Amino acid sequence: MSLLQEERSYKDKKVISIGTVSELTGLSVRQIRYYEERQLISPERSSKGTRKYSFMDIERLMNIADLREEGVQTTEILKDIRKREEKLNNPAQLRKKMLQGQLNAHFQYKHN
Amino acid sequence: MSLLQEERSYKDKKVISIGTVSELTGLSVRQIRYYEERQLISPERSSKGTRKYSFMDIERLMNIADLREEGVQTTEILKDIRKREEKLNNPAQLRKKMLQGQLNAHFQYKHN
DNA sequence: CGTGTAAGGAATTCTGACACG
DNA sequence: CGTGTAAGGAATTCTGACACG
Repeated sequence: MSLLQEERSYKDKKVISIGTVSELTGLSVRQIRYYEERQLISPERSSKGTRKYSFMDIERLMNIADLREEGVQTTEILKDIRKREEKLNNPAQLRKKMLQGQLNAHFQYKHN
Repeated sequence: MSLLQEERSYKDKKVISIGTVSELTGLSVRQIRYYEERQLISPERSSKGTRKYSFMDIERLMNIADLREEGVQTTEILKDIRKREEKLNNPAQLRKKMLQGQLNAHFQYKHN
């Protein structure tokens, strides 16, 4: 596994509990749960039912917080998110991602 | 900030609570606290005093678990860790790290 | 619509200590 | 030495609901 792939898994791994997310984002626990209800984020659940978030979720929440401050409603934010994810999976973007992966593999091999 | 540096911050950021670390490593909470007492790991404390670990800590704990299974004592493991960290900070390694950083910055700029 | 709060219960975490070996 | 456990207390998290607006 290349270094970059390994690092990416850190970003996506859901291991952070809601209190820590609250500290990191400045959002209240209530707000974080509400944004989940509106499907703006989807934490996992631990074996005992507590919510677990990733760094990716935290970034998304900070983005959400900014938009909310501008007065954007959660419904609109949801649309924005869907749009961005669509864009991220179009063919041109996928080609860029593959190229980046190859470059990284190459240079990790040569210099690490 | 380059992608690689950003990812690294995920690996080092102390945000995971001890119960999650226990699940992820298979070690008991008691064991994890004991390894801290022996200075094999150094979690941070949240505002309310709970321990917070990074992905880096988790990797180290898995390494520790392997060595303990082989019967290696914590004192020996501590020496191993000190040795490895020394090696990681010698001049040759630092040069490699800087080169890798430059390569990443270059290719992130060109292709992302 | 978005967020605060009180309610009741369950699970977590902390420390210092005793046990075993 | 390394780890389990019971003890007591403090803080966390969960859900469903009422409040305000």
